[in-house]
Amino acid sequence: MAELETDAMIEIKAPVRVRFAPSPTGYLHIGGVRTALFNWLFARHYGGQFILRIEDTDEKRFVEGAADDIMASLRWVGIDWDEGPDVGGPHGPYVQSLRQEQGIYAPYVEQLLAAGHAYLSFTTEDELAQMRAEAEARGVKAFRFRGPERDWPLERQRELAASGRPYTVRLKTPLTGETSFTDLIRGGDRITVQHDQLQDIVLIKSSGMPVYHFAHLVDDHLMGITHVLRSEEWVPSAPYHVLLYQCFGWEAPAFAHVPAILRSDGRGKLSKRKDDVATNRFWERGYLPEAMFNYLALQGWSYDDKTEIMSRDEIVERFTIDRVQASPARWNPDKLRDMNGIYIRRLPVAEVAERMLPFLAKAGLIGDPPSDEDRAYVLQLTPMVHERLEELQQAPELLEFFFRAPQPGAGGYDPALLVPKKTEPSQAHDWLRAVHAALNAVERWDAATLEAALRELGESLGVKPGPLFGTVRVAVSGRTVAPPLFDMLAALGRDEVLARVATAAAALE
RNA sequence: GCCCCCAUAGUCUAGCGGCCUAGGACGUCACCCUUUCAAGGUGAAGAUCGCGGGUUCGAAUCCCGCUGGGGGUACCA
Repeated sequence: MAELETDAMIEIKAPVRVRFAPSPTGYLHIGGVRTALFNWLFARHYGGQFILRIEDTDEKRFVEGAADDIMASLRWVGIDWDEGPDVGGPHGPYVQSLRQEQGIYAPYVEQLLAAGHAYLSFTTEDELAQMRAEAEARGVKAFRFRGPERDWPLERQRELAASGRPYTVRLKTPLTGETSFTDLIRGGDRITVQHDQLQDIVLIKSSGMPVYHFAHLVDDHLMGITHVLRSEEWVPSAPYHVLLYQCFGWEAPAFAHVPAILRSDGRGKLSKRKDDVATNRFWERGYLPEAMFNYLALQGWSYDDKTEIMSRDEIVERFTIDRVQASPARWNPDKLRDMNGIYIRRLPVAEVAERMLPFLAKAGLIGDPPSDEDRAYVLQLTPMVHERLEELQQAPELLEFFFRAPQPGAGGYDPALLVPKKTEPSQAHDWLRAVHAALNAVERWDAATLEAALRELGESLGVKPGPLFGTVRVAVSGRTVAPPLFDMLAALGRDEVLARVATAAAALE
């Protein structure tokens, strides 16, 4: 099934294996989900595998429970993985700290050391910081650290290490020449970096823990990763990775640096300070995972000049790397909202009702868990708010008055709202009395009958439907903006409606 | 500072040398529908395709420079 697909100079060799490798330092922000999604789409489109790997080599920033939270976020939008920490796989474990414990990285460090591609560096963090500060004070344009030990014989490095001096392992980067690589998204042009711009990066910290640059690369190789799709912030460090592959004598995977997502307001990358981007916040607010999936797919990728609403399957079928663009996307909450509304409207009524339940329960409008009567009532109300919903969290606000009678006056609605323009309060009062009588006399309590009755009443009173219905709307809902009046009356029931109309009339006396 | 990447309306994006008097969407505004609000429909405003040079019969599309934006510059990922 693995076909060779050729799109605009881009050849994808199957079978592909890609991965998403988050570090558990907190919740997964929505940009991370987008990067994971692109990897997932790429794998699914080409019939390959998608692997999840937890990169927890930063002991300082590790957050307990973050990995579970990240996995929950991914699952929420519908991203699953073929191999990963929880599901296992032939290349496990899929957590780097565990891999470190098993000694997986050690031989590769030795390999580099033995080949003279890396060395033990005894310069401490503090010393380095001081050197940087001094260099800056002297006006050095760019401080590129290369440890003096890079030229020592390995035995001398090892002797010093054996004496108990703490050390890191650094990559011995070439001093001259250049390294270049191609990026699938940046149109085949090679990205080139001069070696004098590099420095001897740390591969293994003094704690013995590997650093990202080293661990991810060894793991990618061991796990057979064929394509690395990652955020564009990694472009500058890609030369180090290319160099490392060369040092190991391994074939490097193809790189595709996906565009960053920029903040909706102002400048810069998406950040939790300026944007509400914690993934779990979106389900709290009532975003549908299918809408999020669709929106996120469009952050940096497009299908054509007009198609935006696409199903999961359609996106998988259409997703190709040549249609991922190089320029950054910008987070657009309005667009997401709009799209969520579209997805909500496409849902069957019963489904919307079901999805609103938790929000109504949380607001205390129905039981938690909801009773059968609660469910039935919500189902009855749903058509009235269905197309008015852009976020499920709006449901309680929109439906509140169905569960709690609005009260005129302090703490409730302003009785003045009952009085249309160019109308005296006494007139509105009389209308309400007449409405009360008319509704009381209605034989069948359904929307059509109620509408006929009130239209007739309006004619006999010589009042236009607009003002009359407006007054009734406020009396019944406590607000000027509400779902269609007669559906509301029908759902509320005769007793409740009569009571509210009477209360409103009394408020105008 | 240095290095790298990017550049079509307020925003997202189509466009890969002639089909572009630049298409679609969000947002904005108007009208229609209408008991309010939505939804839906119709339409409008909004881009000298960042600027300046080239290449070409012809450039939003290719090249160079500039400017602007973003990213990187950690014993973080």
